[in-house]
Amino acid sequence: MLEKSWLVLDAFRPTGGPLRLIEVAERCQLPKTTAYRLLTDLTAIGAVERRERGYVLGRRLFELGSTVPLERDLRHAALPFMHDLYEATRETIHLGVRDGLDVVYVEKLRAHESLALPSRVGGRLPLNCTGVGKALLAYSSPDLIDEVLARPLRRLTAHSIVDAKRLEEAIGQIQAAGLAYEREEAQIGGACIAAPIFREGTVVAALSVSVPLSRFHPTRLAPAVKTAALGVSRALNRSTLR
Amino acid sequence: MLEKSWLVLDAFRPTGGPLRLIEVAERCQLPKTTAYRLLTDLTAIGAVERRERGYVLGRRLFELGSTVPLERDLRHAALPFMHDLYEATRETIHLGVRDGLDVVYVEKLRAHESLALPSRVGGRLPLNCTGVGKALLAYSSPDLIDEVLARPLRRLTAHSIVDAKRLEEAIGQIQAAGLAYEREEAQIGGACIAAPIFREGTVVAALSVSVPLSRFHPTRLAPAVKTAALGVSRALNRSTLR
DNA sequence: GAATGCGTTCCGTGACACGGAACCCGGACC
DNA sequence: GGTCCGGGTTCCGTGTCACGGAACGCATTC
Repeated sequence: MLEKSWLVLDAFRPTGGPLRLIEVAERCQLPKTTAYRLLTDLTAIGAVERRERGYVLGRRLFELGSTVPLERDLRHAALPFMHDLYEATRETIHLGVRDGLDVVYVEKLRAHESLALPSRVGGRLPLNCTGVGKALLAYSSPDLIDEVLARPLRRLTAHSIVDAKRLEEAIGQIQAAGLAYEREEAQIGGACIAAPIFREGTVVAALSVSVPLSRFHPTRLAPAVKTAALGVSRALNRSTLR
Repeated sequence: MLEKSWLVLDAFRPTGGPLRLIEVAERCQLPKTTAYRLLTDLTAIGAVERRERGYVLGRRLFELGSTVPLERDLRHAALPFMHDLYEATRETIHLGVRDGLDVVYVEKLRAHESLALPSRVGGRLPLNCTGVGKALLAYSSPDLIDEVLARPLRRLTAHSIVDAKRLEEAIGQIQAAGLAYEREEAQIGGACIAAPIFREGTVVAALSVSVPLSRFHPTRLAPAVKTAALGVSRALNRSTLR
């Protein structure tokens, strides 16, 4: 029951947006009677809402999701620095954390005329395909790095690093530079510089600047990203984040 | 079962954690065996996570919450304008919607040296106590205004408007000015200017600038807030928000 | 070593989740 | 009008699994 209800909620991903009863039923592989009851119950709870044409995820979910401590505290600490970085660069800024073998985006400041990146707040992408992901990976435990290298690597574009050997090299370079560079690995026409954020010596997040390839000037962007990440690390360690 | 599990999740508000088993049990008025099972199940799902000392809300909740369509689309439309406003003022910016008799904050850009405001993304405050809330209220249906006026008004500070008569006056002034002013009604030492955001003729949100009283210059802030809100309204009406 | 407080396991009972069947309703088609 | 069709809703008998009292484990405290 509990588990099935979350199956239903997951059926709404990634759009959150309107699904008919039937669609939910078949996405979840549930008999429509059951899907109906679950949706009705979830509606009563406020976890989903009815629209003229189907169901959408509900506000109560938004409220609860916003109070998840890790993400909330991290955002709180990072946002001012992300704004600074945005002002300095006027480009799209990302903040992400690692979850399993994915990066989950926690915050995103979108530039006015930015390209359509595959990232979304609350969305996940493979670690090896994005700047934030690679920065997180390069400073993760050797065990995790090994696990990622051992598995087949997913790709987002033709430029995504899907060769374990090349990824290992890239990780070495990131560790040496303290920054992760990414060119068209997540989105054709886009590039990115990312820097890790530490708390008590371990990576907890990473932030990045994403720019159209035509405006990609590493020497200008790199110091800004680095100081921003450093600022967040300091803010985190100062506060009593749990 | 389903309902009880959401009772448990709500027990974590407003902080999101960490709570001990016992605390959850008594907040929910559930026998501890039941609370234990629910927490265990929810942990398996990813909706809560274990920490050394108790349980916290889990990342899966954050991910799901981020995909709730209404809030996501509103944020998407509003963020660029909020950034503009932030740059122009370098003060804390809020975006909120109404839910029942509360304002729910959807986005918040925090200035570096801002005072500790009671607002949180995903948090709720009484409509009558904040700039965003008053702006939303003043442009709501007469029925809703009457309902708010009829009920006992909550307060956040000694300056909060808790007298129905005075609130009605304030609403009139807001409607006349197209802006809501707020001085120390939400937080001692803080003031705020808020403006409503419309979609197809009805208020759907409001945004505000919050400043320490010492820096409160209405004549400078008011036009900036107004243009930002107007910009968001226009962006909303242009897009096919559902 | 008794007591206390919290977390965990066990287990018998009964409520209620489950889902097949049947029904309703509006629209499309003839 | 009649018929069909696809989605949504209601009904209800069956069997399961959620429920929660009891009892135990295990620190910590006095």
